[in-house]
Amino acid sequence: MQDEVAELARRRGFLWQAFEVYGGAAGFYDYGPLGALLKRRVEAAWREFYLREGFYEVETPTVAPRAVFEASGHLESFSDQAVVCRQCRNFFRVAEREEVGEGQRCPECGGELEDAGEFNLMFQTRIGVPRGGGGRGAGGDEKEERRKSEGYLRPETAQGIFLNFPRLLRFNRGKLPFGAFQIGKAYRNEISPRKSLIRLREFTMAEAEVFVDPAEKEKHPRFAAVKEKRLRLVPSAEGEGKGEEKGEGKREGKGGEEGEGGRGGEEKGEEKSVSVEEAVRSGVVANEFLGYHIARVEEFLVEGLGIPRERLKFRQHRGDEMAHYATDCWDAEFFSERYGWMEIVGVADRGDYDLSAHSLSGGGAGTPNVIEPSYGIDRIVYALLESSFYEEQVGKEKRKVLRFKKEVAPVRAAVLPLLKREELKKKARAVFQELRAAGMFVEYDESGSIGRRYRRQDEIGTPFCVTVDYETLEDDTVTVRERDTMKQVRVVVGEVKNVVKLFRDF
RNA sequence: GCGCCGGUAGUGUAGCCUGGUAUCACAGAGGCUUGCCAAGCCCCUAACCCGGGUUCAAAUCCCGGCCGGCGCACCA
Repeated sequence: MQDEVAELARRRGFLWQAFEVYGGAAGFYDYGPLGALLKRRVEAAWREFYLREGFYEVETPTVAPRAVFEASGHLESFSDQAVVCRQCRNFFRVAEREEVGEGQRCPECGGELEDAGEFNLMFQTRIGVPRGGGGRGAGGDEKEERRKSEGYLRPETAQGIFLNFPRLLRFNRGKLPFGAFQIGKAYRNEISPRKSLIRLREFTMAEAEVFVDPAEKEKHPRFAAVKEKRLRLVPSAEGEGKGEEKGEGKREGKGGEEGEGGRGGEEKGEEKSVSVEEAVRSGVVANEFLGYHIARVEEFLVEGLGIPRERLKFRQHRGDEMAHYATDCWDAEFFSERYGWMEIVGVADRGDYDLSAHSLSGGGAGTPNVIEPSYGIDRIVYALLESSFYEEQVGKEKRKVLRFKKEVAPVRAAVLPLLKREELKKKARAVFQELRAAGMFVEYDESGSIGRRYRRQDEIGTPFCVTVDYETLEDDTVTVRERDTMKQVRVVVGEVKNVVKLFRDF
């Protein structure tokens, strides 16, 4: 069933395997013409959403010098060798210098260990040419030089914002809280990228970093706007909420525990549907800031993009699955019929981890904390494709339709002459030009029968079809056909732009 | 990364076991027809993942690679 979405996405130019002419490479996709439109619409909606929140956008490099990730903890967190136990399949990191001998035994069950390879999720590169050309046989100084020229592709967009914290604080005239966001590419050299857009090696993230005085986390100035909102929450089983002491211990304790326990919410805490206010008051969600942003995430996904509310829930990370920088984290998970529950957004409380790590407390009293809604744009695009896809019986035919919310639909409308007669084509082209001139991205299509063209537009999720017939030539009205209901209304050409409203109530 | 299975026009497939360069459908281009939901007719375009081996001959058999699916592991 879901493979049909993938098939449609390929056939209609949403999503293509990248580098196909050279045999492909796992974990990379090309967005075709419609996919790129869809993705841009998601990004645009996201940008607008956080601008309305009062945040400013920044853009920072995708490559950064080694020192950045030394400080951020990313280098340490995943550049070790790894071994896996043949018996119990437990996964262990081996400190860099230690022997990864086949002879060593599994500390859990005593089984034989096998080399699981380099565990390094960051792509390494070089920035400029190191003195000595990076050649071998370099002496101590040259080694140092080379180390300095080492660069990595960022595994998250966030670091670029943290590094600018002092400047951003000045930009905001010294006042907390404030937020900054960024949309951009991030890179992780995944061991086995799989599942369509869900695990990519290059992907687009949209991250907002909210800086707040830790003393003010309990009170969000606009909390009232979200407090009634009901959320489907799955708290982690291990005791309610706050991971206050986790921050420190995390950096060392990355031993063998890592590999245990399934992902995707197996070990469930109890799922509950509560208002944001109740969640915060009862301590299920640690503070108002976190609660506020969780609520906003849901609002964006549901009201902004049209992801069905019943296919979303928020699941809290267990201590052992949290990133090294997080003290608390709630994932927005989307239910995929194909892949099960999957993370599409993470809302993390990063505490003061990052600003402290970079020694950028900003000079004020205490180090600000960071609340971070972090969106996986590609995963959201996948969620939209899957949840919008419907197949229905219409007469003897099956109709495939992508029911995108009209705000994200790649093509806004199609203008079609009822028949391929010159006078109709001429008028239809004029209507088409008019809509284009009005700034709507519309298509024109005169090939085949009218029914065929309607279905073609259904498949790519175009919300409206504007049809020019003989009546148009007399009174300048057209029919506007709505995608989901297939109903039509007659509209004066000049009104087509506003027709959207006519269909809102269907 | 490991194991199992797979890779044929744009898409979905037949052929593979039993070697002799390929079936069908849909889609697409053009034409005829067509007064509102994938109608019909004509014509055209279009494929054996890559490399090596066996053979007179490889889509077909063997090996390797790449990619995909599933399971395990991993997903900071």
